[in-house]
Amino acid sequence: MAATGPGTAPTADGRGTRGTELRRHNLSAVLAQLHLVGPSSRSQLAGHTGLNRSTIADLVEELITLGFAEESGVATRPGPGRPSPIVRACPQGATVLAIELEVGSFAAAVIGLGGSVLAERRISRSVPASSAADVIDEIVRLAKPMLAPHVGSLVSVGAAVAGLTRRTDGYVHFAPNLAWHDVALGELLRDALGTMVPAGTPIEVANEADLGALGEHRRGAGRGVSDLLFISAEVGLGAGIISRGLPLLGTAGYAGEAGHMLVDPLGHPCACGARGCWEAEAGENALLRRAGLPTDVHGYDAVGELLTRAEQGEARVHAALEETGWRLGQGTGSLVNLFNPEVVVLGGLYHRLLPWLERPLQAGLSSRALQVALEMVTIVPSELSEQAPLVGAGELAFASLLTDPAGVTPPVVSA
Amino acid sequence: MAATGPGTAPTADGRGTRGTELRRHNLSAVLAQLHLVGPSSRSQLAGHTGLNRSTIADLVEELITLGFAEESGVATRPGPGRPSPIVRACPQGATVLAIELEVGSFAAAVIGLGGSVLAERRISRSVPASSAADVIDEIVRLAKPMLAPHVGSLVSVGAAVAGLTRRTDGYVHFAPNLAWHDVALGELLRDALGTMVPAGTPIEVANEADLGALGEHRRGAGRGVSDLLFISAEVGLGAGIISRGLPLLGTAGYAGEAGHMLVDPLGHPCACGARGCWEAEAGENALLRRAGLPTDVHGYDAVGELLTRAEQGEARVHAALEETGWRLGQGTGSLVNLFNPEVVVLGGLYHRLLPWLERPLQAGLSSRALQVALEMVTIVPSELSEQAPLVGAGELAFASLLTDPAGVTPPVVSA
DNA sequence: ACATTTTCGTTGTCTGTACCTACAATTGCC
DNA sequence: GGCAATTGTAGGTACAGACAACGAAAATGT
Repeated sequence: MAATGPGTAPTADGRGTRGTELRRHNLSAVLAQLHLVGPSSRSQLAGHTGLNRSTIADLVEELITLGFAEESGVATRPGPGRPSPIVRACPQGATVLAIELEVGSFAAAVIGLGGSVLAERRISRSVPASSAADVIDEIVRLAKPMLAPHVGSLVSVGAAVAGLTRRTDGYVHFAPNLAWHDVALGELLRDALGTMVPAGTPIEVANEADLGALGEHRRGAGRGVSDLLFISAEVGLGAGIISRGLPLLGTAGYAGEAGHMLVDPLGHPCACGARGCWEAEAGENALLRRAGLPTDVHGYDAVGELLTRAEQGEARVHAALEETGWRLGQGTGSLVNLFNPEVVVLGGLYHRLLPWLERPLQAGLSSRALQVALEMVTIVPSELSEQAPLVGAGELAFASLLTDPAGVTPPVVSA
Repeated sequence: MAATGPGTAPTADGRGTRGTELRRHNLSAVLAQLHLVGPSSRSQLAGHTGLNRSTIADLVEELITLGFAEESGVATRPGPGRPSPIVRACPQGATVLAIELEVGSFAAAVIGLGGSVLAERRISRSVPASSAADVIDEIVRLAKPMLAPHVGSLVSVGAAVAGLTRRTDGYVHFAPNLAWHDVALGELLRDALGTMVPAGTPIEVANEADLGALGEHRRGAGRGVSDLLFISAEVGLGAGIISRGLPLLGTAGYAGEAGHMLVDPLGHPCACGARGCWEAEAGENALLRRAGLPTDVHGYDAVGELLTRAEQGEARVHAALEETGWRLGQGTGSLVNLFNPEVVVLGGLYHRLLPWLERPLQAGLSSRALQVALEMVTIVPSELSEQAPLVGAGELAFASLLTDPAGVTPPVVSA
């Protein structure tokens, strides 16, 4: 039978490639391995990329010159042979600011090349909604002290936000649970960060679930998996999709709004204006409603209260978890049919509740997913838990550096 | 704001690239343009690929040597300047056999490089189900006389089948409407074609809707669109998805089974065993049922009867079309939320019925799709109509040649 | 303890690929 | 008819990676 090859398309874009692109691509491949896989011997780099030893030597030298890598120590391998020096990403060589704006909490972190978290702060808030300006003020206050030591190496800013976000310019169209409408978050962040970041620093904003998927794909439960689904609820319900190892974005980056697929024409009203959305049947509100808890108090505490009652054996809460898990499984089954993923990662709310949801979820999933697709999918909890979107925001910010290591202005080495 | 670049991932695979890959890629880019865009002047090739004039000259020369292209005539352009010779794909330089196996009809075609249909036959059948062996016998009998004149240039075989198909080896897991279970279609086709095709000819089998999407993307309503959805029903309902210009396959190629997403927990039973699948609410059976027509007679004629009655003004049929269009629109809305496509192409049954479905479809779509996603999507009828899967099968078969023109064994030039 | 084996970095050379420059060819316009 | 614009052609150049040969470093075996 035919080797299906890398896909069923010729070149996707039809553009030609010039010689210097080759260098960029290979430099990218090496830096990506250092960043994602971790410290590697030069021999391992050669093996993984398929490039010649001499080429690897040359590429590594360039990365060291750029300040993105360093050699230290040698690999201890079993068996005979000359040891190969270990190359590692230089965390101080390039850093990014990762930001997360959820309904219940904000977080910011400075992440170094290689994925090391150099600084991090997270704050919860009880007020369910604030103006975008206030939120940005708060997050910038949070970030300021962390940023100061790394301002010389900062290459980019990435932000995860719980709302419909246009990738091209970080415009948040609608974030029902933050009560935001038409917020130019990218611009506002740039203004608020002002001189705290070097002029011209890219600021990338994307949806929370999309970045959760990215985070789990790169550094969590989805490592090495090329087709995965990340399903997460906080107040809203969203999915992030990785296909062929790349995020599924759609035309403008709005893809993955699984929370608003129809699952029940007679279902409950949803914040989006429609009725019977998956979010309205399997999301936090639905769970709290079924459990008889107030639905106007969102977030971590409300779920904590629910968990307490569940552990106390309250029947109504058990039934609510059962029903919600079933609905979650049914919707997941629909998505499994649509995407045929290898792994489904459950994050956010579902990660916390998984012990209670797992059985009905599997039942709902089995009732819906086609046998063949079901057989090859694994449902796993998030490994990064509530950090997933933040990690993803960091990866988003690092993306341009990784695709073109030499193209990004070499950061000023702080004296 | 940051240039989002080609994506948010480093290199997707992390492999390095050697110099000769560059040549393969550029050769592929040129041949792909000749095949998909059509005859082009060398100057146009240079402009489209971004490659240098001298490089294009070299690549074109190689393609001519390989027998895949020819130069003839010159471009007549307005304005001054030396005219540029026209390069065109050589239809006889490489050919494929495209096969389509639907519930109501079979088709086979020999397609030449550039997309010209060199021979084609289609037959309808009334018997709704036959054994796989019988069907394959029939299709091979159909293909034999067409194949003979082109056996020397045949590089691949592609087949579209209305069922759950594993891409890697063309194994049809389940084709409810053909009444097939576990049919190794790829192998059976190879055996049945026997010496009619050169030994070692790749045989690729894929799902009908996936190939419909491919066909429309390459040569139909989705030309130049990088994110599109193809939704089609014959007896079953399926979707084909193109994302970033590439087919969305999932782990094993089962992706796109939109017909079996849940749309109504109280809905009708579906052939897959579940209840309330989109297919069971918006597919052919649902439409016939609502119209009061027998649901055991499938295919072209049943729909013809329905159309006749609709044109005669039968109220029940109108109501059935209204309800089905609404359901179709609702499901499409869910998919628009999930994929954020630029274009949705309606094929198969829906293409025929579109005049009757359009209004309720738009209503259902608007009721469900998020405003931002809705604003940027266009719903269009299939341009290839019932030929879409056949065209897609041809494109599937050409894919490996297009990705590596020099790697495919140069076909024997028949004397 | 020493030779052997294995692995790996280094160096210099070679090949493949695309680009660049200069020039010739062809056309349209004045 | 001359000039400008566009493009093909030919030869030289630049660049990147492969390859082969060599030496270095460590484990293994006697």
